[in-house]
Amino acid sequence: MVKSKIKDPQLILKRQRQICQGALKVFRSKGYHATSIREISKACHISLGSLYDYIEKKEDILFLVHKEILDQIYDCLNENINKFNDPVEQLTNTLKALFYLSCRLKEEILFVYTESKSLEKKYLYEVLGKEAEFVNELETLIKKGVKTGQFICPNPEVFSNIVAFIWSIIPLRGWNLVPKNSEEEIIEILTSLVLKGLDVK
Amino acid sequence: MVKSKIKDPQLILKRQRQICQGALKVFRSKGYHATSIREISKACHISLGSLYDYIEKKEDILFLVHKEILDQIYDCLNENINKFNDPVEQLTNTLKALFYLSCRLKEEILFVYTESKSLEKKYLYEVLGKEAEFVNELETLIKKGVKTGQFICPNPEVFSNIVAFIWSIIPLRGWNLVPKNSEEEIIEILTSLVLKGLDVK
Amino acid sequence: MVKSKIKDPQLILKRQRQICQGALKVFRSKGYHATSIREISKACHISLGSLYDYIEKKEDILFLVHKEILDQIYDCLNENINKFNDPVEQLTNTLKALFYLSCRLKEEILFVYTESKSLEKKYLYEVLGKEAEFVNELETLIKKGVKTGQFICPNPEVFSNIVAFIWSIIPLRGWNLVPKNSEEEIIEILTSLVLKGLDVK
Amino acid sequence: MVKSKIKDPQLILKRQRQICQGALKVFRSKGYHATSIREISKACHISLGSLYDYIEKKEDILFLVHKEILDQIYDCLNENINKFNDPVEQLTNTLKALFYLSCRLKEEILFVYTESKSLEKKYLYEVLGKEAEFVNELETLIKKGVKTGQFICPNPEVFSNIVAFIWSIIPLRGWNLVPKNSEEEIIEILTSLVLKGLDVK
DNA sequence: AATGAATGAGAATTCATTCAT
DNA sequence: CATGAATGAATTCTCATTCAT
Repeated sequence: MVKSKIKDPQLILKRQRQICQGALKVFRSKGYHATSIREISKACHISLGSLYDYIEKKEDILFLVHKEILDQIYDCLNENINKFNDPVEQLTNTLKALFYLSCRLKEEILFVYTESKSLEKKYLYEVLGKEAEFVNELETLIKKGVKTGQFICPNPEVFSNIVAFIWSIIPLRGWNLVPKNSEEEIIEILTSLVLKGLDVK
Repeated sequence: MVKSKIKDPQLILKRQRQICQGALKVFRSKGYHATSIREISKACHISLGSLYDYIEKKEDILFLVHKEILDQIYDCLNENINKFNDPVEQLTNTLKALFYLSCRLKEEILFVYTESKSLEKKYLYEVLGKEAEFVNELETLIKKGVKTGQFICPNPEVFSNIVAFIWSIIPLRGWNLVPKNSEEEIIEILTSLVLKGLDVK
Repeated sequence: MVKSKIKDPQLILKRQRQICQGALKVFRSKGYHATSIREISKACHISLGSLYDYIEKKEDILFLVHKEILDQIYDCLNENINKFNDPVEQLTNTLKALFYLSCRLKEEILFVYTESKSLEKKYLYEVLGKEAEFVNELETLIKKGVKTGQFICPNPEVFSNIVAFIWSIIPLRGWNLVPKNSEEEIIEILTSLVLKGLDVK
Repeated sequence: MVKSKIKDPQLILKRQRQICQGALKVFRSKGYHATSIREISKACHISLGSLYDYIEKKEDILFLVHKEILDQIYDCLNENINKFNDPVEQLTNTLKALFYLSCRLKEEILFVYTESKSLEKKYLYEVLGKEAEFVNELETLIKKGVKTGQFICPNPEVFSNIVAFIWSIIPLRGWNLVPKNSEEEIIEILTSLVLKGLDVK
């Protein structure tokens, strides 16, 4: 996806991961726009010239970071969604796993939310597509529960979007919540809200 | 809050509003960082030199725009929260008014979410404080409903935060929802979710 | 032709002439590509930032310099071509005036020849168009002499091009000629060659 | 002339020719300055590292290309100048051969004219010396014709320079000529002009 | 109060050249 | 001999801010 002048594909992967990690470190504190390529170069211990052997332009780094973060999220979803067979257990378990992840990746998820608008179209579509997939998996799960009669949900498409959105509350609004409430407590309340929304007894 | 070299306070207000409106126009399409002061100057029809008579630095404009948007939101809240006496009616009515507002101010609210991180501390605290007030009003309302026994809610503080967050779903994730579902339908589902979360029959 | 951010058109003209002169000074010794914008900025005593208020990109300077030089050449042509009525006198006088100019503008003309390839299309066409006009005026003059029977010339179009080309010999190959022969002598020989080519007795 | 790290002189020659041909291909379309070493490396199918085993710096390539082109020109001159014994035939034949060559090497000759200024002194002198030799051979030929009484020419040195210059008209100004006139016709007119200049009946 | 010309620090990006393998 | 990854100085251009009028 991101073009590189280097021939060795293994090296490309290694260095792009290195760039990602360095970039994320500085992006977290200053945001994408306020971070200069020089700072990224220092943070990932790759010289300015070499950096440009692995990317074409600054925006490529933004995309690499997005991809890295989104991959972690989808991996979490996929690892957990099929651990159980019963829809209620399946949803509860997946939600909790995702919520715990959102606590761990607070800053990363906040970053994705606030900076994805700076991606060029090509990359933005890629990212939005990935998000849509994420929502789709939740939708499929909800529909399954509706079929078994365990969920009541007149519009699973909208509802799965709402769930996906609620999932990001801790990264996006944690500053007003977490200082006074434990993350576990919040996760409990959020999970229960979703289940109530599906009329699970 | 924003320092100005001009003496006439009436003029300051007039010009700062003018700046706000011009700035918002360009911010919407290009974001804060990608917009130059020159562009803002043109968009608000105030010369570059004069602009700096009413602000000290670019960030001041970011704050002015934030304030403008937040004021509209709180005005909406305050206008609607006391139209009824019954907590359920009060909440339902307020939520719907706010949801409709969020549809009208989609881009503005998205802007506040994605750009507030660029505010300097002084301004950021001001903005976060305003948001906390917003949540507080919702919390007070929920507590009142709990007292009358109409709401069941073990942690009104967290729940009011959740409600405030859900309120912003259309600006933040509308791209995946609105093309296929009407805003009215979504608002209906969201309102019902909140009421279910409070165990309102 | 060259876009400027400055409003006062008088000032634009003044500064663009200032840029031209400074640029030419450095271009002469280092060529266009090897000269940095910073050097131009210093040579014309305009700060880097201001420079970019009067041009959009480096190439604009190249075009401005081209225009300045070409204008001098056409002014010379136009001032001299109509001083006489007899075609032979007309041609002789114009040629000599032009040759003397080519001696005065040796470096400038060399510059136009070697650097016009670096102009972007839009500008290149403008420059080539101007050159074509120059040749056209010579062609018209030759045709007039052919009509009066004073010149014999089967293909005035090609011949006028040849004359226009011969005109540039001193700037382009002077290094091998001028050290050993006086410019006057060379001009005499060149003029006589052209007249012989037209079978003028 | 151009220093190389490699010992085998045969290989040096082979590779330098390879470099020349690749370089010329890209120089033609982008010019010397705008062409990067990387592009040259790709065009001649020699890795970046190896390239620097056969040259010391970018300018060396510029010189190699110059030499390659100039050699072709002198080869043409030398092959043709002694095919006849009569000065008029000798000159006519040589001129035509050279003109046909100038049509074939349009871009190469233009390149030499516009880029030789970028050569460092050492190389520039080498190139100018070669050109002077070229002119000298023409001068000798003209002097011979003057001696036999077939040419009238008061200053053969200047005249031979003029002839050498006229020779390059098609590469340098062909854009304004060739679209409308055939190359043969132009060559005929040019040859006739030179002969008229020497008062050949 | 208003204007807009001037400034220079700093941004992203390129590229000739080196050097370890 | 050959390869190609690594380097960092230098380049063009932008832009927030100041200041003379």
